[in-house]
Amino acid sequence: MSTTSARTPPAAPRRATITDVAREAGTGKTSISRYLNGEISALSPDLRARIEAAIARLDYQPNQMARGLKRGRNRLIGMLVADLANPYSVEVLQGVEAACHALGLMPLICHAANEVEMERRFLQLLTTYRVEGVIVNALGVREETLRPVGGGGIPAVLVDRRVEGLVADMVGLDNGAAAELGTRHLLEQGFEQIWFVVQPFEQVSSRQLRVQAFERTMHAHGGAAGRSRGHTLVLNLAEAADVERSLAELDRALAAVCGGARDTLAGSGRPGAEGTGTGTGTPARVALFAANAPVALCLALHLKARYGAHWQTRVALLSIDDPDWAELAGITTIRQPTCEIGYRAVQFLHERIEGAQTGARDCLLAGELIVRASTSR
Amino acid sequence: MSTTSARTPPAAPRRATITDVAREAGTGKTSISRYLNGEISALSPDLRARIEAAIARLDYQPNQMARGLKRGRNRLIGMLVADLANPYSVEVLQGVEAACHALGLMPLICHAANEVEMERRFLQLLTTYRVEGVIVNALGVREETLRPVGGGGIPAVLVDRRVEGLVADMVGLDNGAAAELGTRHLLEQGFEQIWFVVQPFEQVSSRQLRVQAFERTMHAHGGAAGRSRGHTLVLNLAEAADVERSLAELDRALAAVCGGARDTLAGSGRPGAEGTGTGTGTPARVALFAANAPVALCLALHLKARYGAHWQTRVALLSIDDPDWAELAGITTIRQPTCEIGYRAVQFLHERIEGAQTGARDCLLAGELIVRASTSR
DNA sequence: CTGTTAGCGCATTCAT
DNA sequence: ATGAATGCGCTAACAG
Repeated sequence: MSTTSARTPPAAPRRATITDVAREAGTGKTSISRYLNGEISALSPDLRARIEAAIARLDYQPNQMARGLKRGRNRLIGMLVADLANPYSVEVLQGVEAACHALGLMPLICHAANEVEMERRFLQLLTTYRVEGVIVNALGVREETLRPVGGGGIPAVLVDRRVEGLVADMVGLDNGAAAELGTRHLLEQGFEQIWFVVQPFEQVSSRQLRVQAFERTMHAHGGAAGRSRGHTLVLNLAEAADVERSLAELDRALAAVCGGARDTLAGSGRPGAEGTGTGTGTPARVALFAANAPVALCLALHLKARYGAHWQTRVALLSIDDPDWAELAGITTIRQPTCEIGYRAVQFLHERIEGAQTGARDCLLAGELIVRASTSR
Repeated sequence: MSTTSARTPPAAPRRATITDVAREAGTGKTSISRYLNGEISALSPDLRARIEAAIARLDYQPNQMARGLKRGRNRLIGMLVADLANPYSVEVLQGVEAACHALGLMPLICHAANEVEMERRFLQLLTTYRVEGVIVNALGVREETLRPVGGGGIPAVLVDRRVEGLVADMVGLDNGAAAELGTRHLLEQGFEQIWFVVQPFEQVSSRQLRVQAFERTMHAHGGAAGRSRGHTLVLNLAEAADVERSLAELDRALAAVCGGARDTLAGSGRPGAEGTGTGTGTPARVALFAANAPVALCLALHLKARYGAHWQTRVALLSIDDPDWAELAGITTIRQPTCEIGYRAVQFLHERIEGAQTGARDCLLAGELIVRASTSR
């Protein structure tokens, strides 16, 4: 009823502004501004001292929003992540953060959680906050929001995936080389059948490239026989029903090669002994090549449920991506240089922001094969 | 040399402003502003139509920075995450995002990557961007930046951990109940020895609470014998040397109970068969209780390296947190209601931002025991 | 119903 | 070396 207005944030002790500091230091705002922007050489030692004192006394912190509004740039960049639950993304993020730190940028991290709609909303939101650029791990941005190298919109660099119709910088794994690397490893290990398992391609270019490289390599090295040794399976992780269907198909194929399951499918009373790996028995003759970690996990879980703890004696597993549980499960992986991917992406973006006019650049980084028990004899 | 200035972002096609729209629509800025803020009822249908047209034609998007500057609130909240590599954090994030979406807030996600220095920097940065509140998964914030319920600083709510000397809302797992739940489970399963393994407590209150509850429960249920059955091991994941020392201690204790390692410690030629689980042999007699997922992973990796693939026949593992590989490894876990934690945190914060003046509130959520092969007979 | 005016906090001419 | 004035894009009183 008395002093403060109705629903207003109450004890919100308004922060000191540049004007407050100026008054406190007995000078004009200009000098404060100069001080803040490092033009200290143009200030008398005395004034400078008073300013510092005033700032300390008032615990003054310049308002970035206002600065941004004035200068026209706010040092904000957007980082649009398709799926933070994928360890890959988190690692890339590390790189992004490191680079931002080094360049004085502040990344706004947006998590689309695999929802195209979210992605759209965030992109719009970022625009609204006037970020100076975006680094995008896209889901299905067919947007005009992004800048096609030199065009309108806001500067963008792509990570891992290309987006159709958008000519922009992109940095990611050398998918072709990586998939070939994995395939050759499997071939050399003498597996009779190799299944490449991948999520639906949709807009995700990297998935397509991986499949293509797999098939190309199988063909080249397997000769005509390559056809029968190599198979591709699409696993739509977003749809439980689809997953079930696809896995059933896989099971049938495995049964044909390895014989039936040891544990019954449903409930084998007590789950029985855990186990992962080759080792005692005869080595597995069929290998699964997962296009990324989520797929690998899905496969591993299924195989364990289906064949019991010792599923790895039935089938080998290789995955692109090297999640922390890979070592534990003993599966072979192809590790991406995730941190560097993030770092380079920010570098590219920064150059664009500073006005670089080069054509679209690509930065394809090599993956590293990490052989574990699953695929070695 | 010619038209545009030197290093300025070149083809940066300045975005339309509210003034542009006003001119385009042949009206004043006020009407545009009204339209933007939903005061459409106060606009003639004609004007309204012209405005809509103008906005569409210019692809106008209001500048949030400017709005924020004017109104004094920018709908930004900070989300300070200690460690994104911990799946727990990512899940909490989901909840935070959902809540923010529902409340029209935009979370600035900051990742401290377990570095106290980073945390400090981010907190300062958030302040600088004038976020309306912060939700903090703290490392070591002994800061005055945060608002001690009703005090100065910026409204904050804590997640998972309390910070010393700061009276603020907090939401997280009911650590006492969870640790007791796990301990009792282990006790009921008849393990002869139970080791609670936890990272150094330092500022992290939740770790302390978990240890305390473990010890309390052991004492209460084991009677005098509880002393010899329960042990606590501190594992400093940040220091490789420390980790090694602690694990060695654990190994000695295990050897005393279970006999020596099957595989030699160093390199057992080929890693040998993979395997996780109880099952065939006699059930394990000692159980490890990991205070969180990172610890659990470290333990599992070590045990596998030390005892070979069948390490789970030697020792059982139970962990607070339920990372996605838990099912694969077959370890028992206590799953936290992560999403809800995030959601509630934002709700609390929102209430504070709107001026709620209640004393510090706690929201302790229950964990769910998920029994897997590792600890069941 | 609609337009005018005055700042939000700051960086920048431009004088002094 | 320093300060006064102007305006970034927008909202919120005030008039009409």
